[in-house]
Amino acid sequence: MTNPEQTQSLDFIRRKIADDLESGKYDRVVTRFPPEPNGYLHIGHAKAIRINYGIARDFDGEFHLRFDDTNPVKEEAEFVEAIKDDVAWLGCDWGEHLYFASDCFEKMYACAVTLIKASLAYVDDLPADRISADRGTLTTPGVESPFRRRSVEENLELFERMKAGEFPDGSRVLRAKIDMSHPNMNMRDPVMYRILHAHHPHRGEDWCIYPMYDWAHGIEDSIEGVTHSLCSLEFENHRPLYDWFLDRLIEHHGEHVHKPEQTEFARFNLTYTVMSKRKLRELIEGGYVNGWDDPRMPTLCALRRRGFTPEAIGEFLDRVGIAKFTGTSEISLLEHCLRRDLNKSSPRVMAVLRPLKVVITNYPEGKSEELDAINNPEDPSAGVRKVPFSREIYIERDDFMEDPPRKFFRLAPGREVRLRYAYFITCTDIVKDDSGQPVELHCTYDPATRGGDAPDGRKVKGTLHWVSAAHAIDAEARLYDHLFTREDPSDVPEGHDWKENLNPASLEVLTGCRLEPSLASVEPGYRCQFERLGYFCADPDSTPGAPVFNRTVTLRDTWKKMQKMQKKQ
RNA sequence: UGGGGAUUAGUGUAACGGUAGCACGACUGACUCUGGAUCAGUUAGUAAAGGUUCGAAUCCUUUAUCCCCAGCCA
Repeated sequence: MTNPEQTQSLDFIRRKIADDLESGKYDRVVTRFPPEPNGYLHIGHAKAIRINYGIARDFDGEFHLRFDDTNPVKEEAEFVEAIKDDVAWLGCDWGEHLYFASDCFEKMYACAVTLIKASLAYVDDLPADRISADRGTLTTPGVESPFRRRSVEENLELFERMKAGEFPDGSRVLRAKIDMSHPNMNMRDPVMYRILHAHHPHRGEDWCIYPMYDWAHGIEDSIEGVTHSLCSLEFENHRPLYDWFLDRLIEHHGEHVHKPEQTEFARFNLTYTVMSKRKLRELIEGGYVNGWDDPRMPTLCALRRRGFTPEAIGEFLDRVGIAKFTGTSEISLLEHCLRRDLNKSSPRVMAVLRPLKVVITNYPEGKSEELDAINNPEDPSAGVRKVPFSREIYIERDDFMEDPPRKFFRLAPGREVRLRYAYFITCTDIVKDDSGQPVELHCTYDPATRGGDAPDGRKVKGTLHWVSAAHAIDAEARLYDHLFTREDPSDVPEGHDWKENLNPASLEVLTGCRLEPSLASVEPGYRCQFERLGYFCADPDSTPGAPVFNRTVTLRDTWKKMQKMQKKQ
């Protein structure tokens, strides 16, 4: 943050941090991303990661990755590794700062004892439903528990026995003693500890009482030296409690207690998808998608598999910005960032998804030659490669029309087009099947146009990609489209289900695709552009000799857009 | 009839009492051996009503709409 011009348009959090630094409130910046290891991360989480990591980076601070593992019944060790993979993939480096909330359990316990001794916490024997009922409602105050006035000694002893495992699950809790008629429900004697005789993925059987989020989170932040505890808007109501716990500890806990500060920002929604864990799970369990890494999902593992780059996601998130309004970002912005990144980095290659055979009747039988193709017009250093050409080739079925409409610049009877990097060809004959569908075209070529330029200066309107039939590799392509047909999938009439908005064409699997031979042995994760079609990425389902490509995103396609417009009219 | 937040072009986000700007989208056009990319241009906004002020998106009042909160989840 040394560039003064940037201070003109800092987001509200960075501005506040800059102020805190200037006023001396804090002398450094420490942020953290605190996921609960109970599921896979999606692009919404990526925003929180990006904000926390980006701010630490911009202010030369520290970024911590901390697993908020305070609920053993919901958490699994498997998710810890998956989350680490995703955060690292995004390029957010936590360095040495990998933490587990559960490593603080001893200190949290000691802090709880402090509050009990200060008569600010008590053991409550009421059952859960009674505690819930006694909490009151949004508009009516709660009533105090009969156990609220227990002596410090009794509370100390009971809490000790809770920890020792003497009581069954649910039989008692430790609650903070605040105010049962507080207008903020979170302040009505919130539960600090519950009894859970469960195996903890990180702590094993060490504990049978587990801290609640509100109690644990501030202590974790404090212990790690977090300065700015950034979280999403729904925790705004929890901030008074966050502060209350920390302030009471500062008063009563003896040793110095560091006080971080919580600031909330808005999550975001993305058009044409859903982000809630519940809905994502429903899609999987209902078989609408094939798991958490199905490339149609908004999860990070899915986006990775589909071919998204962390750079594109990062740029998207930066452009979405930070504010306190929960809006809906357009997926077209994400796609824009993706194409921008992929355009400059992806090698170009020719692939025919829906092949139509073309026989070049005046090209010598048995002959083949190698033509020069540019690997990436956006990056001269990517060099050139050789592409084989022969008498029989495949072109895209969509690139031929027997009876073309106006503005169709591709191949048609009697029309001349360019084969990219090869020759001009002219269509002379159509071979059709019984139903009248073209199954093969006969064309002639002009040997003088080798390489794609006509020495006489004549122009063609269209350039087609192609693959030599004899040299082609067979492949599968998976074409993805938006998961839902509506911008807001939850926008359904009364009595209808949001899943009715699922896009039936969100996945189209194409087999028998023909690729140029340079793609013979690519590793899963390999990204390239199929010229004129889109960006593709080799899927882990690929096997030697049988590659599978995911379409990451199409190229912008003005011809398809024109067709759509015409259909509408 | 409780408390806490929010509201600027279609979307997201700036402007912090002094010219309402940027990006994406959409639409035109130019160029092109990818109907890609690139380039040029057009489009469109301060939720409403009052008030303070020389001057208001910004400060005040009222209204409207939306989001969050009654887990021993996070």
